[in-house]
Amino acid sequence: MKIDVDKADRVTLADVAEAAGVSEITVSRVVRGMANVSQVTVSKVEEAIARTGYVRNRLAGAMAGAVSNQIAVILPSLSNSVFADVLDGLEARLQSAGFHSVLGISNYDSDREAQLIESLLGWQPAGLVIAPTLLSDRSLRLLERSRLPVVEVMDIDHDPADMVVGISHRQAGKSMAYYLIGRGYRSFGYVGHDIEADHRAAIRRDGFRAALQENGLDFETEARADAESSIPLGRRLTGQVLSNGAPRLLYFSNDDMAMGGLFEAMSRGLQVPRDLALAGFNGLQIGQSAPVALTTVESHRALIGQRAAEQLIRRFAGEPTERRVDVGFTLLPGDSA
Amino acid sequence: MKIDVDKADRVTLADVAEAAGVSEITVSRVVRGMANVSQVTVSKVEEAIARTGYVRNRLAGAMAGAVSNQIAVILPSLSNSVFADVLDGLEARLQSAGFHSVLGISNYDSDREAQLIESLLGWQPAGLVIAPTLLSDRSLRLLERSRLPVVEVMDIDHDPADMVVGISHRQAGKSMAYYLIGRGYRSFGYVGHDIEADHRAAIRRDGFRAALQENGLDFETEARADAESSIPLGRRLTGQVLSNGAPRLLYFSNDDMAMGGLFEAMSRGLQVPRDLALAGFNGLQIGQSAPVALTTVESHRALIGQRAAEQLIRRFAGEPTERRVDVGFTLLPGDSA
DNA sequence: CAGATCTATGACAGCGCTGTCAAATCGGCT
DNA sequence: AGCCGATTTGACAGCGCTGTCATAGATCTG
Repeated sequence: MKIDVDKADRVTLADVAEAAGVSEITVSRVVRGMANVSQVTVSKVEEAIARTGYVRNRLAGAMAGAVSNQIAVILPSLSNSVFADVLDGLEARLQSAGFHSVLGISNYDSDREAQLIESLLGWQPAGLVIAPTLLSDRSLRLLERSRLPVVEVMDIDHDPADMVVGISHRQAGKSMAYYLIGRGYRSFGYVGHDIEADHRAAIRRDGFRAALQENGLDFETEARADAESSIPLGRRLTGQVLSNGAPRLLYFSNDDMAMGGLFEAMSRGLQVPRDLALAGFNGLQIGQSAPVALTTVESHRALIGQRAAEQLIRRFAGEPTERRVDVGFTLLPGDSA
Repeated sequence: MKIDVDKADRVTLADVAEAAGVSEITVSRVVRGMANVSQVTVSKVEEAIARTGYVRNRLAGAMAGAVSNQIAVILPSLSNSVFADVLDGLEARLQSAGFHSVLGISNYDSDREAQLIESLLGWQPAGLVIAPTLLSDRSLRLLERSRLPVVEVMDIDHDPADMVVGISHRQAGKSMAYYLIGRGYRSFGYVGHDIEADHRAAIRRDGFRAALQENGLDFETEARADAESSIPLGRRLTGQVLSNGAPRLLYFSNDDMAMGGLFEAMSRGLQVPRDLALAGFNGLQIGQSAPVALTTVESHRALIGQRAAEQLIRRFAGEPTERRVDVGFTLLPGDSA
């Protein structure tokens, strides 16, 4: 004879059904809010649910054929607020449509990324959103096999496996360069973080540089480090550049780095943009509220998350989706260049 | 006769078992890395897995009695980098122990929070981490019934349902006040965001004020708004305060707000701390890299996440856990006060 | 070398739910 | 009164996996 210690008080559909004097399937229908149940029955069941303290077991539900409402989300990092913003926008939309995200952080490591994909796929999510570091062939095959809707987010400069939502980082880089050249700047330097890992930063830099070269110009100096972007790093590298006779304008890999640059300039008593001009990328709040508003490109990160969620939701509803959604960027002129 | 269009190529344990010429349970053992399988069999099975492209179905696994490796995580917001940091630390530890987090964002809304708890509980997670806004009775009952390990994070100024990891925000407020009084300040003002929603900010303020009162002092002015904390808000409110003859030192509800204050002061050409002194809370990188380093309290957010994860992992391993983990805070003197 | 002890493998039931299809009930209408 | 379609309810099987217990070899012991 067995004693089910644990099971003793785990309330199941069957318990509720018994308490309400109806069948399991009827309770199931009530729980799922299906239409074809009479009002009387609904209230009987709801009462029974309240009385027994039943909590729906979605595991069993998802297994029994209904779809999961989980969305796998894979991001390279969260300490960079950029991805937190995307996640925020994504969550907001997903949540209001009744979905949850299951999170994985790859730390810009493509092996980790592959592992995460496989592991998260094991939860049979309804869809997947990924800000890819580098999708391996194996990962791509897994994704394809899974037949899941997949939204790649952030940059749309490549061909997606399924759908992609973001902006063209190449264009973002170019636009900034055109703008600055239009403002009369002719002497440029680049200050960046680890753009091996963060390939989107590399694409922006390449775009910026391409625009310079179209005008017979190029970076006069480049300062880079193999570390994640941060304000202190921006400060340090800017300090280095300044010691060697800086160019007129510094293009930073992103706003964090640029804020570091701005702070370094201020600390040295330099006037921005008179003595040194700065440009960043992302349109972070911090840059816009600084004493000298940062010249940058707003990347609409939360919007990217929202649009990604919408694509998924639309796909689930059987509505048509777009292969490539360009949310567009906005050049924020600011006062730093 | 039925045609299973979808199922046709969904690979299951049974498929792998057949391909490898062993039983399902043996494959299951290999997949789970259990010890009691011979080397020969393991390699046969691994080969079959690779050949068939099998992906483990954790839904079914979790259902069949093995525990889930999902941890439900409920946070009030992600746009505030503080919670992103906690999540980052949490994820890092959880991931390395083979867990995933399922995320819910409550937006500081306690009804939303209750809904999320119930909904996430439906996935039968192995544990739950929550930065509570306000746990309703119903939620508490649900949590208790679930018998899940629950870690509340952020502030340890209350009695937890199960475990709590964080710091005493009351002490953090008091410590800052003592420090500033020790530095000779006697004239104080408070600048804060919506502390109805963010009760931890309210606790810090109360602690600060209590310390002032112990010394026969109090806030001379208070500026508050019913909005989430942000740099622009800090700037705006500081501007208001400055127009009315400011106190010697402004205590801000957090570093975002304080950075706004710092920027406003700089814009007005004020010398910090000579003309106006500022103190914040959190120890954000931005404040530490600013031209005038912010006087603040480092709240070790990522560490809170890590410790929370550790408590859970320990609980799963049957090791003893602490009801209350105080990760402690660090006063960062800075140059702004 | 019989019996005891491990080790490796498998059969079977069941986790809690939902899809499918069938049955029962209820009016409405001729 | 009798029949039809619509509405409401239920029986049953099975999703893919793992816990439990049983079995077949392999190894050891005196």
